[in-house]
Amino acid sequence: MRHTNRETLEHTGAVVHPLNAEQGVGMAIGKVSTHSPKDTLFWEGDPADDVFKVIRGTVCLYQLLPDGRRQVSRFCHAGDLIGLTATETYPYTADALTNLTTVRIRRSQLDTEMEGNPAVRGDVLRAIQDELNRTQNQLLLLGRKTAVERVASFLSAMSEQAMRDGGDGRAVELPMTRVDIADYLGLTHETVCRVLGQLKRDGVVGIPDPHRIELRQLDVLEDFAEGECGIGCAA
Amino acid sequence: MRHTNRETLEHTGAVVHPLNAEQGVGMAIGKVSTHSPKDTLFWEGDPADDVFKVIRGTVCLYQLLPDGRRQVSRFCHAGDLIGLTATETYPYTADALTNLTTVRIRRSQLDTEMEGNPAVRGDVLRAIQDELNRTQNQLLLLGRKTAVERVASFLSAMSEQAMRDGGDGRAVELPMTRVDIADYLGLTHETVCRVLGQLKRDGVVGIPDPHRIELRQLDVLEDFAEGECGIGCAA
DNA sequence: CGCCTGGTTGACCACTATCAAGGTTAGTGG
DNA sequence: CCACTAACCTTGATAGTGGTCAACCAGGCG
Repeated sequence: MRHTNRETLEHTGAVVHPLNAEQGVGMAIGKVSTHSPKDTLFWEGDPADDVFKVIRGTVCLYQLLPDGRRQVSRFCHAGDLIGLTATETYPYTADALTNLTTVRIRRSQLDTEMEGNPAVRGDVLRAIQDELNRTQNQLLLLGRKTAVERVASFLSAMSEQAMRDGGDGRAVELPMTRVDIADYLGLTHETVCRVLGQLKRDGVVGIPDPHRIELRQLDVLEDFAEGECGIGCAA
Repeated sequence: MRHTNRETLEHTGAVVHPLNAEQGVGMAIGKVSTHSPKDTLFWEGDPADDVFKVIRGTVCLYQLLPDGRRQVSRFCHAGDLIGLTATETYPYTADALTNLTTVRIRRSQLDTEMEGNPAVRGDVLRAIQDELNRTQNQLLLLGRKTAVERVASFLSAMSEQAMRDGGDGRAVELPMTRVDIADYLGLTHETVCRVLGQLKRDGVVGIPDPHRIELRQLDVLEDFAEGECGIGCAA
């Protein structure tokens, strides 16, 4: 078990009152579990018997190619549901990035609950539709955006997440490594570093330490993110 | 209205008995609509008041960036549901690629139907989960696969589609243009052409005409698709 | 105190995009 | 019937974005 700066981040950022995250799906039928950084909740290919609801901390979902190339499909934060799939087995691996609290819900029990409880049905349906929407936006990012646009999109999204967690959206804490970010954005960690360095030099962001980014010009980042400034726009 | 080879393709390929495609969602509550190639079913940003079920033909879903860069998120075939979203407006545009028959279902009516009919609920949930799964695989493709791997993945998927439609999976018909394919795979149409040309020269595929591909070595394509042969593997 | 993980930066290069030209086919109008 | 046009497709030459390889730094932990 590691107690590094990730531990700190987890406490200073993303404060979620347990009652909020525990409302809705899994409130009464799940079992609380905790995990340490780098723990794997489940592997791609494991029988998909459980659904997890994140209470506190961050989870990283990813797929691998045989030669080790990795694509992170999502970072999950408090309130997110993990493992909702129609397949027999999980289609991705789920790793804890921080100390993590989840509610683990038996798949079979969730199905029963959904059958009888329209509110749970609605929650689950909305969660999946929301995930699908975000994933489609990620397709646009991976298929058509430049490196700067990808990083700007990521920072904008993290800013929104920070606001949802009660922050002002100007200070963002990154529980994940540069490699995690790169594997999420379809880049290499070197490119992520270079783009962050460029944004810092341009005064768009401040980087007091590698896991803490100040968004000095959020409007500029959002323009970059939407491709508003032309391809390869450097300033 | 155009009557080009697309028209032909639509009749020779993907033969679906109407009763099959009309089973399940929308069977009783929808209204049959027809569209011609290049018709737009709806634009990104339109109020998401209808869900469409494809009965016959192919639909192309895509998002655009302000400068015109396009990402195709999905090609829809007989049986697919289009427009299931939790958002107020459609998050993508839907264009007909061929002559098209759909069942149009009022969103409000589908919601009512789902409330009272567990079978419809199950169909819709499974449809969305299936779409999410495919989309996540597409993330891996766009984020981490090479041009050859992308094209091979696409051809493999089209082969599976052809088998679902009753073919042997060795002959694939492509109702979409090279630009559509490129915008789906995150490439340019020139790169798609070059990769297809290379596969043809290597004897992996035959291309009797631009919209008809013979998959001569499906096993090789599938190995390429999964990245089994190393990056940049040319033979 | 030294190792190991993660981060940063530089030099170089390759994959794929861009730019350009020419070919093919279907539909159109003389 | 046959040029003419407009998409669409294909291939070549060149260039650029981001990848690869490498070196070095910083911090945490054994």
